Amino acid sequence: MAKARLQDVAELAGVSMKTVSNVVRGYVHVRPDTRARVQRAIDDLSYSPNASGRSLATGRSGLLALAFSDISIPYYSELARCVSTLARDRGYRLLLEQTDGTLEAERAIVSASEAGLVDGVLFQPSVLGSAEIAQHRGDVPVVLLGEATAPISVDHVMIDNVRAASEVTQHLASLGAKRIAFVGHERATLSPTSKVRLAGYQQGLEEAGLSLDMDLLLPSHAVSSHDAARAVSGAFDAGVAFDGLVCRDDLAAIGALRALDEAGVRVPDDVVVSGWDDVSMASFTRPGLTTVRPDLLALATSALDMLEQRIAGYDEIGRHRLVDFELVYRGSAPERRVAAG
Amino acid sequence: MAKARLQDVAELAGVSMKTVSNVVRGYVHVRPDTRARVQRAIDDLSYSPNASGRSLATGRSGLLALAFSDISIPYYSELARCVSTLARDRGYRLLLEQTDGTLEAERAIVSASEAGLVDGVLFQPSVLGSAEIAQHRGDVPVVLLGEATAPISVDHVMIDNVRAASEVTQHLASLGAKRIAFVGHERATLSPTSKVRLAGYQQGLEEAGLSLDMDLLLPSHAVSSHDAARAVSGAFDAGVAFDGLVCRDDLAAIGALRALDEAGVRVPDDVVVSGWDDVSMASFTRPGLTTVRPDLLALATSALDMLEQRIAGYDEIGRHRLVDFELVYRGSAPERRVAAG
DNA sequence: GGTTGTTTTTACAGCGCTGTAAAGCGTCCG
DNA sequence: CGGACGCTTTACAGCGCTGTAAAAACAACC
Repeated sequence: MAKARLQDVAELAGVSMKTVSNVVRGYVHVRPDTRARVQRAIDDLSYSPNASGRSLATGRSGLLALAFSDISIPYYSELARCVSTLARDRGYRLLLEQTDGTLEAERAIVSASEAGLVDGVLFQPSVLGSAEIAQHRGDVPVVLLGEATAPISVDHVMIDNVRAASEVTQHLASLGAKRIAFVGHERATLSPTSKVRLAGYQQGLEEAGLSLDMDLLLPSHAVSSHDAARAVSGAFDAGVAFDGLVCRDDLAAIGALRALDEAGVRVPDDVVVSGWDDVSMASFTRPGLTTVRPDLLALATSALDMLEQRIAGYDEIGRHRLVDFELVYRGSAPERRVAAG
Repeated sequence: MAKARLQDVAELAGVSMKTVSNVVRGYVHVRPDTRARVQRAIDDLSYSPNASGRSLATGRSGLLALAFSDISIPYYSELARCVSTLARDRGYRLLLEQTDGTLEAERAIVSASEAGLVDGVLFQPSVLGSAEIAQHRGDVPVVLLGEATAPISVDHVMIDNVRAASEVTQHLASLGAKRIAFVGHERATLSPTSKVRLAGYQQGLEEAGLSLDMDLLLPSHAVSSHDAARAVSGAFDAGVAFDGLVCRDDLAAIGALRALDEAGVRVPDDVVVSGWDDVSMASFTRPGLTTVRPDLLALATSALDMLEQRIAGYDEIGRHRLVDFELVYRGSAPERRVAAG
């Protein structure tokens, strides 16, 4: 009984298929009595429209892909929540694509091996270079999220990472930190994210009148608290002295806090620490985490706006937008230096 | 140039559409030279198959829906990662459906307002009762995840929550806790999750020879660290004495740890604490969180197995499977009581 | 009553693909 | 050399829906 088709409804109601279609889709010019009759037939047959048929006929699926490396990373899951909610308001559902940060999977995202599935793609690349992104098949609209260097041809939204990193670095310096380390970038090839944040870190050091010390770059194996903790305790064991930590992301910062705690270092008294993303956990570390909070809502809104325009046919050069961020001050690097306890 | 169809490829290669289709899908019985010719045509036109057309013709979309309340809750995002990875190995992609724990959205999940979009649904209900789930339209196979009381007609996987809660409660008791509170269930109507865990908590108390004290039930407004922290500090302020906390989930436990820390209570010396889920953050709290770790891989595998069988036509009564869990011991309630510091 | 204009309904093609059934073709064997 | 068999390929219908264009029904007006 599950298989009622438009045709079946039409026959039962004694109208044409198209009229049923019109009723289903809420078309205005249907006489009330016709509409009622059709509706009854729909209910009787418990008809539900077939998405494949519809999308084949219309060329639209109502699906957007959301692609990034790993949904279990809190920043991405919070981003996904935000995008998913906003997308639903606009009548779209989300297809989740995890790339695990592999080149292969990221290539697959932009090469659109399958047409007609999604109407558009929101993509935060981790490793794919702008050159490869640029030659993506124009079949399906793409908007890029995040720090990757985007080709001019493609829409792109991010926050001003360099400025944010510079500001947060200067903030740590303003609290008296002289030897500020950077934690959590990749050991070998830098991700675009690490690259821009490191650039801002360096700029912030300069503005604060501090010099860059390569010993204070503490790379981590992966984006995880675990590896960041190892990096920090490793530096500690190696006798590297520091009194400030700019962490690549909150996950790294959480690992760093843990490592510092185990080493008996007090935060913020001995070392001040900052994170990045303001994931929900950042307010539950002890002390709370001072962090860069991107305006996620603006990011997602802007991205969806541009994507919808592309879907609607907009076909100009790529737009590159910056959205706001703010520094959130918590105990790990308070707004004003508290008297040391 | 984006719009090559099967027909176009067929013409260019001088074969029938069906042969092109066979090549695309890797059908075995195609002569090598034919295959090569077709492949060249595919490349020349940079043809990519249209998913809507295919799924209309085959009745399969290769999509599964994964539905739960909120992807930004770490347990769900870790579950999503796991399911997504396993699903991809089986040739499926994931559609993300957030219900926000609303009745309306959960109804929409099981009522299948749209047919043909997904081949199956994995659904962890938060509020929908088994009665309503039972009368779901049989159009699309559903497998239930988690603690909700599932109708016998529908497949279901979970861990033995009652036993797990009982064990963890007994563990806290074995560490000497006499007044063990439960933190993080809903204030008004209990979610199925809270219900079974509370039941296990009560059972665990009994087995440990402790009695249930209603004052030691500390409900929280929402599933969040924030509200759990408020519940705990509220109890504290109200003069409720406790020396153990069984938390409904890790998020609650993280909030509880924070509240205890602010109140100057030492963990595990003064109060022992347990969480639930073993989210990745659970090993980065200080102290680390003793918690119930469900075998996520087994859960997801089992769920996908059953779903695939349903998709393949299996049509018997619902299967109800339990997967393993284990207690992970960390500092918040160590395996053996350490000498008080 | 005829004319014009508007609203409502319809027939039909076709979106892009695959399943079916059957035809074509080459090979092997008696 | 004919027939049987297995491998390849094809024609065609149809999956369920919507856009188009045009017909039908109705309303308004002279």
